[in-house]
Amino acid sequence: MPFDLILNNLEKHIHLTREEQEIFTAYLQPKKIKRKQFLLTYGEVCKYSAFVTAGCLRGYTVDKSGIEHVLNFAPADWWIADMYSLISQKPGIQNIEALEDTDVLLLSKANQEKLYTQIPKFEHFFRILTENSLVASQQRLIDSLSLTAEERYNNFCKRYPTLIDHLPQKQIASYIGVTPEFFSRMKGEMVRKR
Amino acid sequence: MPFDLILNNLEKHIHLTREEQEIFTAYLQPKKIKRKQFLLTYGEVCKYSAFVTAGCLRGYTVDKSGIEHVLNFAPADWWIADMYSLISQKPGIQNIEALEDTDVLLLSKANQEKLYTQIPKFEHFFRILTENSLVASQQRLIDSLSLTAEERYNNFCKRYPTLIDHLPQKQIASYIGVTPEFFSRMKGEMVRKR
DNA sequence: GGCGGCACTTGATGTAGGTTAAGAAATTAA
DNA sequence: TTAATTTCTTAACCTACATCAAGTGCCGCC
Repeated sequence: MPFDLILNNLEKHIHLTREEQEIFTAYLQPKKIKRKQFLLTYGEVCKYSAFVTAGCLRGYTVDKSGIEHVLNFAPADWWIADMYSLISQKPGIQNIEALEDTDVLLLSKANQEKLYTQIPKFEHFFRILTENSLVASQQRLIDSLSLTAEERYNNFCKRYPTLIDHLPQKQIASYIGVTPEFFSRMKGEMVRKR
Repeated sequence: MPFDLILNNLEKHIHLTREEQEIFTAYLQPKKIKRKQFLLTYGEVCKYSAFVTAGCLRGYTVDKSGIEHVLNFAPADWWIADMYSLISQKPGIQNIEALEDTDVLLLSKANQEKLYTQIPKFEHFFRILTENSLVASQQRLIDSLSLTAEERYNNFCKRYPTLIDHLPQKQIASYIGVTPEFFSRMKGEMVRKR
């Protein structure tokens, strides 16, 4: 069943009847994104929340000197969107790109809002999802203010153990907020230490 | 009316009937916090969302070398809590302190959850509130990754014009993520430039 | 099967911001 | 009002990380 993963994901916080499941899945729009293709690019208005069923996406911004900053990775079973743009419906600041061939289910903003009124449980679900994102985002801010690059890397390894091996290490460098060169050196030093 | 401010705050996103307003305000617990007193301290479980009606609070963490990092300021008309602890009901990581004599209205987690089921509009309200916090938090992360201290200071001035004058500048330094010494030097250089 | 490009490494040098310290100015307390 | 604290400034020196540059390994592609 193509919807098993997403229905299970919902089930973590809310319980749906058969009927509600059908209403929900009817709103979803499957889409395939090839490696290096984009789900969303800078300046576009974000019209969908995306749920990854296979593969992996990355959301990132590009600063004015051209450096990319990875905001989040979204492997299977994760939601992703440019929240700023999705909420405000203004041109967004994120690029969302596939790191490998990826399958997503799209839920349009309009459909998402229909769900809120039709099935209030969805408002509950997305409130909790957003709360968890907020806590993660705050924690990452705290980490970036108070930890060294090496400590941030160790945290990353703990939090995303599955991602580490099959992610080019310049992506990890970008996520923890250092250059690929420094990251490479740092890894070397970490090995030498133990 | 002591509840005018908070009812107006709600009105930005949801409309309540007289009756609903009364149910809501009955759940609130007014509290006064003297300057330098704490609403919450590190290691405590956060049991309330707080709405500031007068004065100003700051939420901050202390890292392992004893440096304070301001996560947010909450002047009048703002909500504040240690979201990590409030959600998980585990010991928190934030201190929330009054920068001046401050009045808050406390909404306990239990009452907040009662509101969600009694008056679903509250789930809507807090979802939106949380979404906005998430966007702000993400933007701050992006800023801390891609802007210089000077640019972050300029952003701060734009976003919190009212706070600047009546906030000790070491608090601003902590918020933008530099030492008070560097902040002082930077300000000097900024004046010299123009 | 060779080659064009990308990911990674390594080295030399540069810089934003930190640390330490000590004095001046401003607030608070009494 | 004065004493006590806290905040702010200035200066010399330090460090984590960036930048630039050159070289190596590797994988996909005509």
